[in-house]
Amino acid sequence: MELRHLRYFRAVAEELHFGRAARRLHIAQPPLSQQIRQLEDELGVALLTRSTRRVELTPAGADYLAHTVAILDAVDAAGHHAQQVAEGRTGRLSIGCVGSATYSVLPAFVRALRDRIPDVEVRIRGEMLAPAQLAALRSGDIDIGLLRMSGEEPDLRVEPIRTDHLILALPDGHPAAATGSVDLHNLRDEDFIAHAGGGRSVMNTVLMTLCSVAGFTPRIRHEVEETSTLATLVAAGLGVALVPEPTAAIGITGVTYRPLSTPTSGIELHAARRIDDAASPMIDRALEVLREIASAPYEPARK
Amino acid sequence: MELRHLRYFRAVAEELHFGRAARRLHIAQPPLSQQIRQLEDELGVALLTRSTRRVELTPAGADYLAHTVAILDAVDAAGHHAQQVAEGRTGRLSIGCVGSATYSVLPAFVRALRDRIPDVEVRIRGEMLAPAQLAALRSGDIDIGLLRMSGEEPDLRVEPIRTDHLILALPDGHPAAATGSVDLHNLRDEDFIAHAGGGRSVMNTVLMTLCSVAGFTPRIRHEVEETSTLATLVAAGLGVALVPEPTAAIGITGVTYRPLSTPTSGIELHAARRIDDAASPMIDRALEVLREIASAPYEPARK
DNA sequence: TAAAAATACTCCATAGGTATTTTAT
DNA sequence: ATAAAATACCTATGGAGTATTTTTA
Repeated sequence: MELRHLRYFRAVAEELHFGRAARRLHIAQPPLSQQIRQLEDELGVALLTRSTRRVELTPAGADYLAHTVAILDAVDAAGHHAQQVAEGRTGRLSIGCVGSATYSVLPAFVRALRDRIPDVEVRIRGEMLAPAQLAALRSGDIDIGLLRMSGEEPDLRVEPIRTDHLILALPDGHPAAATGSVDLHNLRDEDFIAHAGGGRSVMNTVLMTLCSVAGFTPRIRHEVEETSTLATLVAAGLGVALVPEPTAAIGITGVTYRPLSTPTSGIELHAARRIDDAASPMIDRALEVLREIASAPYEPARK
Repeated sequence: MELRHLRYFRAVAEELHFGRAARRLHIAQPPLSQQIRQLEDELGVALLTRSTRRVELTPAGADYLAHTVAILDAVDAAGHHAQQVAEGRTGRLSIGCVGSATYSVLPAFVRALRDRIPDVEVRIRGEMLAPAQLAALRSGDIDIGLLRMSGEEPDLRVEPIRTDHLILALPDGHPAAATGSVDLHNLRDEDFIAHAGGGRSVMNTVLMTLCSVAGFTPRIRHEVEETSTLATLVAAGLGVALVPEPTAAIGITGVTYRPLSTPTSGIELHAARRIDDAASPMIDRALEVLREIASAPYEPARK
C-alpha cells in the first residue's frame, strides 16, 4: 500500500464520485478505479458501494476515511515539524548546569530561551558537577553544559560565557563580615567548605592557589556536592567558603557575602557541547541566546 | 511522497547502515540511497549525515523518524480497524427507543451488546416517540429504532421484536386497584393520560379501540411526551393510563399496575433500521442480539 | 437511455537492479 | 586498503492514458 491509495481514496470518499475525484486528482477515471480496487483487495474490506448512479461509503469505509485523513495530515505535519527542527525553531534541549549558576544564569537563560525560541522544550539538570556534565554530554544526556573547567576536551566544543568575581560566603555575624571586604589571610584559621572532587574542581584549584598566595593552606573540613548544600553549611556556621558571585542568588538566610580585598581574575563559566553536534541548529540558536544574556554582570535579585 | 519513502527511511534510520537496511527491505543498496535522497529533497531537510563509515540521524531526522514510525503504525492500525468494522466487531451504534421500553428492554439490550460485542460504542436516545425515531433513522441520527408502529415504511426495514401485554397504570389506592384485574368499563368516568401525537401514536389508537369495545370514549385530559412523565402524572392522581407492561419498570412510587380483565392481543415492539444499511454488519449483529434477548417475557426487577 | 463505473489494452515513467566510482577511515 | 555510500546506466514493473463495454436508475 502507498500513500497514493490513501490520497485517492480520500478524494473518492469526499467526492463520492469517481469521475469528479479523478478530475480533482488530475488523473483519468479508470486508473483511479483500479487503485481503489487495489486498496480494497489489500485490506480485504469493501470501502465503497458503487453503482453507476451512486457511490457510498460502507461503515468500514467511513471508519477508514477518518483514519486516512488523520494519516495524510500526519504525513504533512511530520514534514513541517522536521523542517522546524532543522531550522532550530523547535526541539528538545537538555541543559546541565553547575550549582553556582543554577540560581542566576540558568533561570535567566531558560527565560530568554522561552522568549526567543517559543517551541523549545527545555529539560534542566541543575547542580551538576563539571565531571558529571562532561559524562552527560558524551552520553547525550545533556546537549549543553554550563560548567567551570580548565583543561581541553577534544570531543567537546567549549567556549567562555562570562567571568564571575570570587566572593566569600560567611556566616552572619562573622567578625570578618564587619568590614566591606575581606583579606583572605584573616581566614587562615577558619574551616573551609569546598566542593567534592578535590583538584578536579576548578573552584578548589582556585581556592588552593589564592590561599597559597595569602600564605596558608586552607583547612577543608566539609565537601559538598551541591552549592545549595554549601550555602546551608555556611549558614549553619560550619565554615566559610570561596564561591563565584552568582552563588549569592541562593536565597538562604544566615549567609553574608563579602568581596575579597585583593582583586582576583575571577573564574570563568563555560558552555560546552559535543563537537559533532554541528548539525543541531537548536543548540546553535540556544548558545547564541546564552551569549547575549550571559555577558550581563550578575545582578542580585531586587526585593 | 509515498509510504515507500517512509518505510525505507525507517529501515535506514533503525539500521544506521544503507547496506543492511537494503537487505532488510529486500532491495539493492543504490535504489535505497536514491529513495532516501528523494525524501530529503522533497522535505528540504537533511535527515541523515552519511560518511562511508558512519550513518547518523540529524536532529530533524530523529524527529521525523518518530513521526514516521507513528504514521506507519497508524496505517496498519487503520486497516485492521476497518476490518473489525467490516466484521461488525467494532463501531458506533446509535439506538433510539420509545419510553415504554426505555427502562426494561433497552437496558437489557445494551447490556447484552456489551457482552457480545465488547468494542461497540453505543449511543442511546431513550424516550423517543415513534415519529421522532422515524425521522432520526432517515437522517442517520440513529441506526436502530425501538418503537411501536402500524403502517409501512418503504425505506425502512421493520421487524417485530416482542409482544407486550397491556396493563393499566392507576394511582395507589384507586378503587379499581383493589381487585386483581380491572374491567376497562369501570374506568369510563376517569381522566385518561395519553401520549402526544394523537392518532399517530399506536398506543393511542389501541386505547381508543379498546375503550370503544368497552362502550365508551376515554376522556383524555393530559398528553405527555415521555412515559416517565406519564407515570408521574398517574402517581400524582391526575388520571389513569393504558400502557405496555414493560412500562412498570419505571420505578415511580404511587403507581399501581393491574392487568385488564379482558385479555387483549397486546402491542408489539418493533425494531426499525434503514433498508439501505444492508452493508452494516454492526447493525446486523446488534439486531441478532436484540432478537435473542427481547423475546424473553418482561420480568419485573426483583428487589 | 444516459451517466458513470468497470474492463481491455497500450505506453512510459520510474522503482529497482547491475556495474562502477568515489570517499573516508 | 577497504568498506560503504554515491553515481551511471539499464531493465521492467505497474501506474496512467485511451477506447470501449457494462450497468442501473
